Amino acid sequence: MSKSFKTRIVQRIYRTFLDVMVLKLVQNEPMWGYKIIKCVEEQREIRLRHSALYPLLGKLEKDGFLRSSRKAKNGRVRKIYNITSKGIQLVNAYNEFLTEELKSAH
Amino acid sequence: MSKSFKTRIVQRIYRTFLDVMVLKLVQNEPMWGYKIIKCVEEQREIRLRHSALYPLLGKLEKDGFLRSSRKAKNGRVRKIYNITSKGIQLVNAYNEFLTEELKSAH
DNA sequence: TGAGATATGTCTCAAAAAAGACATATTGTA
DNA sequence: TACAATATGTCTTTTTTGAGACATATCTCA
Repeated sequence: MSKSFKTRIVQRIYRTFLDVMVLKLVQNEPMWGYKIIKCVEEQREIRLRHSALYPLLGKLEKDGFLRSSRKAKNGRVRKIYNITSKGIQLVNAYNEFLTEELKSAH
Repeated sequence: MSKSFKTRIVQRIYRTFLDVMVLKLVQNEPMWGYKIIKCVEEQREIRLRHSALYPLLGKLEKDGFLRSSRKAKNGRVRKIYNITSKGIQLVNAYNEFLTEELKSAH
């Protein structure tokens, strides 16, 4: 049995809009990289490599979509990311686009 | 003034989901390649190269998402594409995903 | 104490995608 | 008659993306 159309669509969205997917996760709850990977791989049947995520997180922070702070937890250092107002704007633009796409679908 | 977030989202969707965008257009009204390019470039502020579209149309037909028939109009030969039931399934999967994405956005 | 999990980061090479050229033919119009 | 528009196709080169390795450090549990 081949993978369903929807599964493939989800995978393609995560490939192309990983930035937006990450922003949405972090918007819902501030998180560190490792947990983002676990969340994505658990919720969706998607492999998210840390070599793809960490550089992206760095870029999102550099571009002002995220803000990070190092927090130690049981001796382990975590880099917790929070969404910025610019990040929220991007997520909103994405949602607006989805809304319009669906409206024109009928 | 930099391009708005939404404009960029639309461009990214057309880059990655050009197959679905084409299927949606053809579903709405059977069309030939040249007209698809004109429609996309007119409706959205997007450059769609024929060197990207024609091979894609061939692949979509080969994979059973589209069916074509040559029609002569004023001596010019057009290859009119129609969506198949498999093509409709893919568009539906895309719309279902968008619906779910929006639901989980709140 | 050794293995697996947690945690973050870079770097290189291969694969995929995009840009742009190469190629051809007809029609309409200035 | 020459140029722009219509119409469809391929091919090569460049750019981008992705997979997987390289690198390091701590914690937990058997």
